[in-house]
Amino acid sequence: MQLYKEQTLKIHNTLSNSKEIFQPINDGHVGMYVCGPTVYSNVHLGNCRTFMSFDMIFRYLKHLGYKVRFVRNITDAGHLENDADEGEDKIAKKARLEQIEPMEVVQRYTVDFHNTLQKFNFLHPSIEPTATGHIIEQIEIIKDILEKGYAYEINGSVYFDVVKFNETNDYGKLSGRKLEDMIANTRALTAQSDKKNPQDFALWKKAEQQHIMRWPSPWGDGFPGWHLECTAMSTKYLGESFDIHGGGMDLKFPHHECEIAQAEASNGKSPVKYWMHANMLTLNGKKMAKSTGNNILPNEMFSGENKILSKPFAPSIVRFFMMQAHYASILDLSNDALLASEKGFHKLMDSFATLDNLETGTISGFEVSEWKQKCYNAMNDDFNTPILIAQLFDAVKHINLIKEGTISITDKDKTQLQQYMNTFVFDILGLENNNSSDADSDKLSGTVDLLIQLRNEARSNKDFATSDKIRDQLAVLGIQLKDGKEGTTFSLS
RNA sequence: GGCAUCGUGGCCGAGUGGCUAGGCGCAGCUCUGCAAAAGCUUGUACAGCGGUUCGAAUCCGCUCGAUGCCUCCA
Repeated sequence: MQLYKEQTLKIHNTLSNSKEIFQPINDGHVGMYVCGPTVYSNVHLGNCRTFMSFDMIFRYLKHLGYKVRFVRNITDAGHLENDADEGEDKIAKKARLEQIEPMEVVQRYTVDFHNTLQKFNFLHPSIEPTATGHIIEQIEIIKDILEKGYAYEINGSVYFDVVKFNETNDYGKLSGRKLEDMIANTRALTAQSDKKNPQDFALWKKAEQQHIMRWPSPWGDGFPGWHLECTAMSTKYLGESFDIHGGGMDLKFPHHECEIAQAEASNGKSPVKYWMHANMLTLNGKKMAKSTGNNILPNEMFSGENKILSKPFAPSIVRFFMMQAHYASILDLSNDALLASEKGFHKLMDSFATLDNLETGTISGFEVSEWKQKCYNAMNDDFNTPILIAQLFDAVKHINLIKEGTISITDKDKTQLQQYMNTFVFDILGLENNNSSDADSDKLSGTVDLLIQLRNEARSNKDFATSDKIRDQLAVLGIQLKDGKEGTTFSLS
């Protein structure tokens, strides 16, 4: 099945700042690299949004029939607190503060990262490489860049010479900046920097005596610069030029700009055909960030243990909430918005059961194949999940109309509708219909079913005092009874 | 200060030079012993001021406001 031959996918390319028809470098194959987390603390919800956007993109590309190699790294070294010379490695700092090995920090938060993504029903990337696992590759690239004259060594560190690079290349083309402007606007002068220019960035940093994370190199013991790992790992697994590079909007400058510079300096080729940037998740209108404390952890949402939201929200609700906004738009998290998404999510999920039980007729009052193409059109237009969801709700409305007998559907159309509802909701959006039925909930539903039976007996005897007592008392306990045509069901609030 | 992005109805959130996405809420109806739940049907909008145009919320300019990046950040 090679759907991509009939569906024309367009992607907004940050490099050209326009939507372009997606044509992979190698027909039928897609290479995609996404900047992963620095594992020095628990992954927060804003991080998750970026990764979720690319999870959805990965899912859709696969659905279209592409053979996708999706690389998402783990940064476990080299990410400095700041760009000053005294900047400390984030992981080393955490290790020092907690008095544990740096690799214990890495292990702890890598596990947290994986657990969280699993709860959100993420697909695994094809390769998940680490920076520390690719020190040799990084050293090789530094040597290469030095040889070509775009870097200089000083006091055991190696810096990328941005000014030199800009003479022959365009530093700033991704983020729309001009080096002259940046130099002119340089604020405080860095006190005693080894750098020739403030815009230069570290490829290799000398490790001070007390620095615990260190590797030998031709320039002495040290550690690699943050920007370098992505160049090393993307080149190794996807080649010197590959199709899609993604990441958060906040990485556009300087991180991605530096990646382009490193790749162009070392092999003379533009590394990426389509740059994609996912936008920020805000909380109270402000960017969610670890450093400012304005953030919420996924587990705090799932458990309800936080001061921001009125109740717990399941991972699928959060995922649905995020999918209701376009990946490139800023999304603001609020209690009201989540409550609205929760109701919408349940409405969507309930329609699956309704659809399965639908009686079929000889004609269809719902153009399923036309609807299906509208869903594809939404996704083809730069992965527009909000439009896709609007189409899904159009289907939900028609499913209900069929149930009511207002319109009918043929057996063939019903089967197709079932197939594509499943495809778009579960395979592409990655949502889950969590009807957990463990032993405890079986006991609960047995108990409530008994009460429902007693209530129905009371109602048929017109003993409404008893029936209302059962209903109201259960409501107090957070169990809501729902009287429908086919009997009474219940839900937990 | 520099460079960007954005400002859509009660809330969230798409989109577009002329044909009112969608979700939640509100309202009406159906169902119900009464409710709730569920379903159906519906209003209310494009920050302000100018300009281009037969026509703009959509293009251009200005003003105001918000956010992001410029230093670590998904």
